[in-house]
Amino acid sequence: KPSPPAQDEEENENENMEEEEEEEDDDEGLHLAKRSRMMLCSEFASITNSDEAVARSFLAGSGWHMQRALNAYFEPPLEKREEEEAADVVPGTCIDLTTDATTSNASVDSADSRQQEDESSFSLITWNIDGLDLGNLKERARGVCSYLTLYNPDVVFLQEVVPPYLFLLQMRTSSYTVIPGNVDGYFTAIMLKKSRVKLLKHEIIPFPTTAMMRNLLVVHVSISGNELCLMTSHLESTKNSSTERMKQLQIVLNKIQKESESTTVIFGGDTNLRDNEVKKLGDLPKNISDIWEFLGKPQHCRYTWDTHSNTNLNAEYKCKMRFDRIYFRPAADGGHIIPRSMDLIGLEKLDCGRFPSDHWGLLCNFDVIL
Amino acid sequence: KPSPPAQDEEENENENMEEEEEEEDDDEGLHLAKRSRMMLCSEFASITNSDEAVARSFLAGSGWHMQRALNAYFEPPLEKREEEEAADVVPGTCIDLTTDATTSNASVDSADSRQQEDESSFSLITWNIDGLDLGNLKERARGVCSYLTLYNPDVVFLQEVVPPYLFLLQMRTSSYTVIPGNVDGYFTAIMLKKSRVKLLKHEIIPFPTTAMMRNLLVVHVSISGNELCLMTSHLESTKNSSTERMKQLQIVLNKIQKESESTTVIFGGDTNLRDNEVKKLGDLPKNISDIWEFLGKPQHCRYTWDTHSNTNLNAEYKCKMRFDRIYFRPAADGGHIIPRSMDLIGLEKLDCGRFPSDHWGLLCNFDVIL
DNA sequence: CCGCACGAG
DNA sequence: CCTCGTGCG
Ligand SMILES: [Mg+2]
Ligand SMILES: [Mg+2]
Repeated sequence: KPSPPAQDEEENENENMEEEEEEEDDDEGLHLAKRSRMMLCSEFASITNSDEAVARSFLAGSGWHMQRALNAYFEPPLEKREEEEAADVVPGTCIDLTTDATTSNASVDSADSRQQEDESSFSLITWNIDGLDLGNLKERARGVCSYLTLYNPDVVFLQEVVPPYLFLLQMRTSSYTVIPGNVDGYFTAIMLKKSRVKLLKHEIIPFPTTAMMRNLLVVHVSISGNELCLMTSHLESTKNSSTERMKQLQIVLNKIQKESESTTVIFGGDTNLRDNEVKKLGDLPKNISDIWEFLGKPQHCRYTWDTHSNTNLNAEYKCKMRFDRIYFRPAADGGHIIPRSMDLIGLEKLDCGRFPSDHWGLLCNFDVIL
Repeated sequence: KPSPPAQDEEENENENMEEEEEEEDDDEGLHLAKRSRMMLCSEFASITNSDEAVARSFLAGSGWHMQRALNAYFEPPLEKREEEEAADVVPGTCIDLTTDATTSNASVDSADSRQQEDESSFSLITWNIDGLDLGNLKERARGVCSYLTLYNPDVVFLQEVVPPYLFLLQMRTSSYTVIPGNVDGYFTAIMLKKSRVKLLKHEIIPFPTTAMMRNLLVVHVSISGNELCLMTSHLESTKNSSTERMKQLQIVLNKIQKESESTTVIFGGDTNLRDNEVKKLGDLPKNISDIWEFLGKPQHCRYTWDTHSNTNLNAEYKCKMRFDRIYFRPAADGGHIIPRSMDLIGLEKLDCGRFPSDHWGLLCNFDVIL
């Protein structure tokens, strides 16, 4: 049931509070402060049944006061507002965000981007929507929904979804079946367009050593007569977790290889991968391709996380990474589904002056050979 | 002319001084403090003609007060003591440390370790003697000299020698010719047993981008009629300097390959290498072998730096690394000089309760085919 | 959710 | 001269 604490000005206030506390301590104040942060995180994680990353996020956002952090976690303001708003609409009604007066989509040119509803192509979006950043989260979620309506993809992979965000998604995109990868904390979700994608079964593969509650979400579907296995994940974050992330990637690759040869497998998500990590694992198996590489490494959609173009993090440093990736394992008889193009989405600022997420989304189109 | 500031209790005092200063600063005190440390290091290094690592060591040990750090640098207590002591002995006299009453060598069993003085073998020691740690440095240096007397190697490679240590070496081991790799700061040295090794020429190869004043010291010698090229270095320290270290290793390997085919080349030293760094450079050329690997990776002499067995650093953490390595390139006609055995030395605590260095030394024996 | 510098253990 | 956590830009 969490949604993280507000950012911006509050961070400075938190720092001040922290310093005040430390000044009250004796010589070893710094030691104690550092140790107690770890202790607080453990305690918070066990109370909320969440993980280190969530605990740190809420505690840091509450000046490392346990009670304030717990209040923030168990009383998420976004969810409340969404619930109130939901009470005003007829349950089950599909709200089209493109007609929502509160949504800014004027700057998005929808004339030539809307996908054809034909059987000869298939489209997929993967997007880490940064649900852990509470700032303008509702407006940002509406922005994401606008892009979904605009591009009308057959399948959507989301990462860093939090419960209130999931609730909003389910309210506003009822033409999709939403399969979440977990019930609390933050998690992934797969959205399947009801009119075209038939869900056969789904499974959740745990990452046994994750410190961040990450897992692999798998759905088996059929679409236009093709059998597909779709997978998403949010692999362990940060450079320091390289070893754990590589273990997780190996689990993903093993799972892909275990799928029936008659099935096309598509994995997409926020991999947090660095190229050298893939190389250390001996590169991808021959039959699995990184679609961005398969398409000739198109530069326009290389970096999916870029603090230069994307100001959501207010970062003074400049850094860009290709964190979000899509892998493709063709069915053994080959040729039924072929990657055709890839583009970044979410590049427009919303009315609040922020982007929908600190990640760009990836839109990928495939040709379907009938 | 340096020797670093005292460790232990003084470090805590320094922390206190530092905190006082920062409390006097305004909001940006921490920013200024961090920037000024870099500036202070640059200034210190340029005044003393030393490098960043030495500058940081002295400045941190003097509470980041420039004048105190410069005083500590230019008035090393060890050197003074050594000079006074040297005045009591007849210049040029060889002092045999094994008969020195102040030296603890009772625990070293010299019965079966003393090398045969024959033409059919050749022995070499490489050892980072940690001259940057001033604590008990004189006693530790005597300990090193005891080991040299005990094993009586034909060649010695030393790293982290500081001027007063060099002075002591020259006083106490006059049966060796000592060729230092630099004149100030800390540096490598090659010692050649006068009775057996004839120095032909020596050269110093700079590492153009080192931030730690590192270089490659090369001597050409003849020994029992064999032409040898001997090289030592102390490659850039710390995991973070991996890139620079790999550049330096490449320079070393290039230099080895450029030597005449009729010459046997032996490189030894504190490489600070991680195995994956060697692999990244495409492993060693086929004709160059890592002697430890050549001998079948004997586990008893694998780790030359080990904070579990070696307590000199007072480190609570446990970590062991194979930093010190010996490479061997046979002469083209082959078979004249063959590595036979390798052992760790310096494993005994001295009277002060510390080891001669935080590194173990490596003793390597070769068969000489006449 | 970057890279670097720093201090603690 | 290790690893980790932290704070900064
Ligand atoms: Mg994120
Ligand atoms: Mg050292």
